[in-house]
Amino acid sequence: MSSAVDEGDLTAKANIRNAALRLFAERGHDAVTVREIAAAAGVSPALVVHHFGSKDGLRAAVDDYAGQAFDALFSMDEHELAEALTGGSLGSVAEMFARAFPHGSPLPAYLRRLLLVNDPAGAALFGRWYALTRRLLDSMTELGVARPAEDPAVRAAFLLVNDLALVLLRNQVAAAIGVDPLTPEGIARWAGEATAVYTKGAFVATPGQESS
Amino acid sequence: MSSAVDEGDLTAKANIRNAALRLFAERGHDAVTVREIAAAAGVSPALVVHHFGSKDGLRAAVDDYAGQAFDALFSMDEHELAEALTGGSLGSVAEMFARAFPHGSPLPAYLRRLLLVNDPAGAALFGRWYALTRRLLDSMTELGVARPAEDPAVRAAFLLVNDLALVLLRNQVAAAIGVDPLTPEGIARWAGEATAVYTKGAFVATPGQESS
DNA sequence: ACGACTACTGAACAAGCGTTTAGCGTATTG
DNA sequence: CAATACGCTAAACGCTTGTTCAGTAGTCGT
Repeated sequence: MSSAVDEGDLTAKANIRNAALRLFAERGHDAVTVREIAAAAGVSPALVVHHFGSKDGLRAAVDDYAGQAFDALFSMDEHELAEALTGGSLGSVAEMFARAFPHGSPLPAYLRRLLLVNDPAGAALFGRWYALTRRLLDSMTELGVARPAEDPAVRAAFLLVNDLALVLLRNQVAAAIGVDPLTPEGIARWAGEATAVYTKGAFVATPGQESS
Repeated sequence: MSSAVDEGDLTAKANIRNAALRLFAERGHDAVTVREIAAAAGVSPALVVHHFGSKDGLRAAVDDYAGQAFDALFSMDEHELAEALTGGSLGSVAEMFARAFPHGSPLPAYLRRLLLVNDPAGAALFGRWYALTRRLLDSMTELGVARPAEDPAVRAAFLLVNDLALVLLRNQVAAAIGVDPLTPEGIARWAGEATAVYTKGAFVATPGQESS
């Protein structure tokens, strides 16, 4: 009777939202049916509509919930990161991500969907993070921690995109290097190489090579 | 009657495949109906099934077609790249991509779908590219063009993933920096910063900072 | 005690889906 | 000149989808 995973003692509405979040993250919005979500939450399909108006309403609620979770992650770290970077190990979006979300959380996968389906929610999220990255990079340059960039707008995008790529291609990376890069061991190995490349470079400059 | 875009004088089968490729790339497999594909190709829905057996058969054919296009891109460049890197500007996957596919080609977007939907075709593609990247990086290290990595497996993944990220997040990057990074101007700006970071580094090493 | 309200369900609905079927016209083949 | 095969279509089939409807059980304020 109860094939559902009752997450603690949450309300049915919260259970539906959580089930939808996980299923949407795993398989995409279109591939998941209202009946599946209802079954995963242990309720009837009609209750889903009763609480959220429609499947699109549920989708919007999930987008909102996930967006809040992501923003909370970064707003709490704006000061923290500012000193983390002047101090010891330089943090990355991917590192923060892995640390903030416990293993098995559907949120990284949901972020992937948000950024890949070209919906406004994903675009807005990226825009906010890009602005944050630019601000951070400017501060770091002033502090002398970051080398000045010839094209700051592109450099900020370059660094942000590189970090997000790890989240987006997590599964493929895991298959390639044999470790899930969003687990503690994976983070350590990844951060090691990222730090090395970002401080010492990866290639040797060849003569007569300039950006054209 | 002919709302279709007859691409030259191709056969109806090829027209269907091309229409499906474009629609799949734009909106994802599940969000596109057989009727839409048929309408885009200017044929009846039944003909789609007649030629490809089923919608999944069409999807497999499109996957195959796109996979061949991607592999051709890289197999033709294995030698070419080997000398390109020892010589002048160091190429990137994204650069090759942008140069190989004319503006407006659906293939970059289709690659995005392949890599983000966790289907075997995308995983296989990534695996092949990862192997290629590792080989290339080893050669470059031997030649003294690349700095030796402490963790070569991770470094290869890091560099590959960073390149792919530009393709995956193309739209968001375009919105952020104001230029589509897969156009000639965009490539130039992006390559400039990428080269700078990869040769000179982006951050200044701080004392007592080591991986882990 | 009683109506009102909320959480919730089983059954059904119309619409859209992928697919099937029967058949059209036009070639190619013996 | 029949016969077979191919490219192609209109119409319909069965199924699944999101959603609606009518109604049940429990709770709350009066």
